[in-house]
Amino acid sequence: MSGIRAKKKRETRSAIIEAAIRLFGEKGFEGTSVEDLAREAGVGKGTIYGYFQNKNEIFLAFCEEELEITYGALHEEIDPEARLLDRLVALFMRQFRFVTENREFGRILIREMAFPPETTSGKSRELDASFLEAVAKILLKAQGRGDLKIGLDTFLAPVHFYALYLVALSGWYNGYVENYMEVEMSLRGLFRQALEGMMPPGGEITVLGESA
Amino acid sequence: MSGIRAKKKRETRSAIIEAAIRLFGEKGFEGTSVEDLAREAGVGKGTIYGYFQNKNEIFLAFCEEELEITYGALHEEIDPEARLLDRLVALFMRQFRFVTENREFGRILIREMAFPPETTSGKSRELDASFLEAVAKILLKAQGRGDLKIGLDTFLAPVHFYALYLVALSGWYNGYVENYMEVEMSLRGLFRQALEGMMPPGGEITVLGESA
DNA sequence: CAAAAAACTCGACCGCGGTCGAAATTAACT
DNA sequence: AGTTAATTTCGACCGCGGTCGAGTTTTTTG
Repeated sequence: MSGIRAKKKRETRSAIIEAAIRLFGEKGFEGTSVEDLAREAGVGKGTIYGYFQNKNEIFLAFCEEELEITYGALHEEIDPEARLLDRLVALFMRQFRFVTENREFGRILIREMAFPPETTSGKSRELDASFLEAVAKILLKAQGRGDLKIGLDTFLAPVHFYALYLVALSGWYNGYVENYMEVEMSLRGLFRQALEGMMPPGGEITVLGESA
Repeated sequence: MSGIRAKKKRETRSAIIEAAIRLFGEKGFEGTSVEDLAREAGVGKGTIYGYFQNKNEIFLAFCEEELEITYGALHEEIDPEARLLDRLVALFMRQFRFVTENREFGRILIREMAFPPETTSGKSRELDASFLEAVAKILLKAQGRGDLKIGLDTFLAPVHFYALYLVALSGWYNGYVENYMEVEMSLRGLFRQALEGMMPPGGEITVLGESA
């Protein structure tokens, strides 16, 4: 019955995460060995694997600790009077800055979140779900205002912007864009394209291409 | 002067790639150790690192071998009479199928290409550049036909579709979509959204949102 | 051709992430 | 209490990716 066990487990778990916050912050993810973490947390190396499946999961837990604070109130801090495009750019740039604050950190995070291996638990999914919600809120508000079309798919639309954000990140890690100003410009360009569409004025998507 | 050296280098290099094709195909990327590769290629382990910076680069070389054949003629094989949307979907689904044919293969490839570590050479960039070109060709043709607006940014537009493809892949690896039919549906939905835009009929993007 | 310089090869070696079973701790039962 | 069962801890151990420098082979030089 006694909760001694459960309590200790909780304590150990957070001790590991505390250690991760300290050491990842100091020496980075790859610069910190699991043994380092174990020593810092005051447990044996093997013990860590009773709490996390692998090193990446510790990293995700570490991220959660930092991210979930941010996510909830995220969309509220974006000036609600601004134009939709600006709000979206602001939201995503904020996220972008946070994620790339530490280059290595961001790369690992996005890799794990976007293309997780089978072994990773659903943690990553929860993370971007909550972010997508923030986007959805902005879009819904804009829709209420008449700034977005009515039939808009409420699931696909946030995903759409998320996709553009992803590709901007990819550009960052591929060296195509090198500073936040450039990132913001391409993000804005892409978002604008998404909002405006690519069809010619009066064009109809169901029209068959003919002229060969 | 004598090309003995250069020749041998070329031979060794391709011996390694041959070994990679054989072993990665048999036992997968993670199931194949660098020592395995070395043995199969008939060289010492250290030698491999004279030809590739790390194991992932061998993988990229392996991919190139398989991909570049595909890329060049890729867009030509897509029915040029089909509607733009269908052509794009066909092109990207083809790529999608190829990449995810082996799940692990695809994950590593896309991780390395989209979010490469600093140590990776520019190989990954060349790969998606050639793919983006294939997309651009399709778009240009459509533009010539009047199916796309004139002012379309010729760089951003292909990137836009690539982004949607990326997010579809991400959905695949996160388990949101589980078979090719679902992938194709979401891809089509996203592409359609990109083409049509999200604005209400007659809406103007420069309009300020007001109504608070 | 000889000898020095440069380029290349190799496997012992290192540190890491992750495993495993013996030891220790806690819970349950009489 | 004592005894047994269940859980948890731990570090020696394994295989891996990657490094290093001694040794080999090719190229350049005089």
